[in-house]
Amino acid sequence: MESQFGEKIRSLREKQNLYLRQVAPLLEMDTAQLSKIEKGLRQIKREQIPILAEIIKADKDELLTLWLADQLYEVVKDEELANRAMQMAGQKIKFKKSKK
Amino acid sequence: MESQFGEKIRSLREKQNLYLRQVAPLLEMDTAQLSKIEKGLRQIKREQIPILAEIIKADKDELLTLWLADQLYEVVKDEELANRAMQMAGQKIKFKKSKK
DNA sequence: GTATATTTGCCAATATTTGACAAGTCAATA
DNA sequence: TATTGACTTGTCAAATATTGGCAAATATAC
Repeated sequence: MESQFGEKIRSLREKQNLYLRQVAPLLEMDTAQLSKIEKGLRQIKREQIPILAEIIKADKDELLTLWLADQLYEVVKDEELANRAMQMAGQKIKFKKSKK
Repeated sequence: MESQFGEKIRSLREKQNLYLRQVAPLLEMDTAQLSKIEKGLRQIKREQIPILAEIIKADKDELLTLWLADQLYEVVKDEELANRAMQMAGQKIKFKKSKK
């Protein structure tokens, strides 16, 4: 459960029978980088996600959600108070949305 | 609701009748920095939180939770999918805890 | 006006992340 | 067991982002 995003895009890429070497150039990176992204050792740029989604025929929103969740997890993964903090952040978002 | 952490520490500092100039040196920073932290324009270092808590007589865990929540919020504040991502991250944490 | 507290803007210093490349492993197979 | 192709890993300079420190600006009280 290191990087759900990475696992997902790898499995979809494989399902499409695509090699790193085929996908990486479309994202303007080398295979090493994409490999690291799939393993959660590097971050893909937010704006690359929709591009990637199209290539591997993923649902754009699902990928983005996974990516965001990974980012969130990163912030609190070693924190005792992770749950309380998540709750509180959730409230903040709700409140913000209610204002629009 | 910019920075709950900042608002909290400011209000507690004022409740203790302390000036920035008194508190900042105890955290080894200048008043300008602490001012920015209170306004959410800068991040305090995680390891400074317990020190600050003692100075302004705050609950250490409460401050830390606020600080983490601010960090989490920062990640998803402009995201449509913020809620879904939060949910998913919450699950990840639960899962992780269940493994220990 | 002065004095004190806080804020703001700037930019050099520091820290973090990324990009690029080379060398490495691994698996299949000739 | 040598070769090939796919992927992985390590390193390090370059690009980005964040912070620290100072000076000037603003605000508030007297």
